[in-house]
Amino acid sequence: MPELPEVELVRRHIKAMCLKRRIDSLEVLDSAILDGVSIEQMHGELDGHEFTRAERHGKQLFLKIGKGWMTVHLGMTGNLTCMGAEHIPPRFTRLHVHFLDGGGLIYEDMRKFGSIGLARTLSSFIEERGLGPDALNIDEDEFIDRVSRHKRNIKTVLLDQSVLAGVGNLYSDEILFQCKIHPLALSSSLSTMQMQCLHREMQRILKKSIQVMTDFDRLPKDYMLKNRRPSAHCPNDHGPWQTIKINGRTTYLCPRCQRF
DNA sequence: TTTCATGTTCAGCA
DNA sequence: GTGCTGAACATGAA
Repeated sequence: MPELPEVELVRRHIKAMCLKRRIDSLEVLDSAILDGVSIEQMHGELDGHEFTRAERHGKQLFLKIGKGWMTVHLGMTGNLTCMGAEHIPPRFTRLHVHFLDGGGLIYEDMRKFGSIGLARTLSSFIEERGLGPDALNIDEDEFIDRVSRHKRNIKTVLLDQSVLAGVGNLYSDEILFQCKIHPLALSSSLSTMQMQCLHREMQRILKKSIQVMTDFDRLPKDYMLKNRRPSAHCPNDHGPWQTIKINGRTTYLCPRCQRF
């Protein structure tokens, strides 16, 4: 489910379907997904209230409830869905917010790497977690400043949520592919033009993915994400992909387009 | 049966 | 302090 574009679509879905609906009750089916809060605290903040705003920072979601916020991170397999009264909660539902109108907000998460909690303000939460600027908001100067500060391979830096928030394993591969930069290149050694490319392509790719509703089949034909499979080929030179492990994460690249 | 998975965090080591 | 590697978390799918 979750990198910035996927989370943004969830935010829009919640905003369109879930705001201004009075909450009747809350059902926590697996308290393991609660992060730093008790079931009682969740009841105290949610019961009888309504969500009034849906915001996002990187991969993190925030639903305004009363004077505070419910925080949601989708982890690896999490999803939030608004449902009508007639719908049956899916198999891996971990939390179910029941609205007075009969419908509900469902958090499902097979692997339970996601989490739900409470926060007073967005800025306090972002600071506590050490999250960098949102990948779609960060401007070129700050991007270059923060990325070039590190002496690590560029893929690791793009994935570091404290440098900037929102880019995950799949999109980092796409960004580097579009800029023809090898994922193991040292971040501090990149030229200004390469840094500008990374910033520009990052925002272009994330926006494009949101635009096609993260349906990779609808992405332009020169995108890696359309063809990110062992059996597929680089759309530029039609040669095979190379896969390597960086920080334990599978990394796709074209060794001919992305020279080390 | 084994391997892998769009994320985050932590221990251990150089 | 900086950076890297591997493991852990929980569970289904190929």
